[in-house]
Amino acid sequence: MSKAPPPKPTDSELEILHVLWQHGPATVRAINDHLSQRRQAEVGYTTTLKILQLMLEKGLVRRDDADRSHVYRAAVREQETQGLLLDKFVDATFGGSALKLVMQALGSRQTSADELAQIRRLLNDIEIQNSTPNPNDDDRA
Amino acid sequence: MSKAPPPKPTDSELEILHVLWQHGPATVRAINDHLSQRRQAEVGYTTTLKILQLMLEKGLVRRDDADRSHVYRAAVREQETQGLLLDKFVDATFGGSALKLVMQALGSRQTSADELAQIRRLLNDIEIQNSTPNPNDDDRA
DNA sequence: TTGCAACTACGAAGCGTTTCGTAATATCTT
DNA sequence: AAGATATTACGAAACGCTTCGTAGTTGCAA
Repeated sequence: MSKAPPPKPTDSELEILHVLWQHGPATVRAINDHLSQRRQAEVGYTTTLKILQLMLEKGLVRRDDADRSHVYRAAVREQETQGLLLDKFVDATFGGSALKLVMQALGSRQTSADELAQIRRLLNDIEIQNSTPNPNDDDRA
Repeated sequence: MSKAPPPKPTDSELEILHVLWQHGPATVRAINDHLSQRRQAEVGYTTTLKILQLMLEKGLVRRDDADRSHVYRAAVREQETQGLLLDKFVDATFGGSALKLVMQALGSRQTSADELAQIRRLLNDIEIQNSTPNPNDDDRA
């Protein structure tokens, strides 16, 4: 039995996670300042506080309440969270086909030569990995 | 002044759009049957009806109410809708970087050799297009 | 023609998310 | 010490989405 994994963050929660991923642990005040800057309008302080409290219950963040101003930090990793959200999105929007998603992302969009080169490099890596399987794969958990 | 474009469909609405895109115009009964088959549980008939009525108001579908059983059809194109949703998703989850999205989609996922080849072909097309711009681009709508 | 079955329209409840007001508490300043 | 300021906790309102019950209507069959 393992503990329930953190649920999919909502849009607001994701926005806060971005701040925490980018700037590291922060107080409600600091997070709220970042959010207000990102958006058009000012964000209510207690709104940010409330969301953080809910995120704490959900296990999306942890907090250090040693000081009066509690310090929050992300409890989920950026890549894992993005991967989770991506899975749901691919299922809902592209019927589970990651290929369609990639085609759409690259096709109907301005992509720089540099970015294309990066993708090519990634494709090469993947194909090498596929054609020369690691004989020690059995050891992996 | 142009009419307001159809808004971003919700999850349920998107599910219905998938049915319409795949099978063409259909009655509420037919759509509801498809949905019930897709999901675990049975979907209430009036639930599907209600969502379709809301979609009609939003301009996501049109309907032919000549017969007693109204026939609904998609009023938005699949690619455009997916593109719209993709844009929002990239902004919210990957900070607007389509590259990060593609890397994540290809990186942490099992992708077949055939799919990789298709992506390579697409990359080639894009690069050709970038290096030899069509002088008649102005003619395009 | 009468009654049953299917369909549409509509209202409302339930739920999660977001937002904010208010009260209680702690810290700082003078 | 007293008052001002910042912070936390909590409740609730507002909103959108989803679901369903019910009423009214239409068509079909016996």
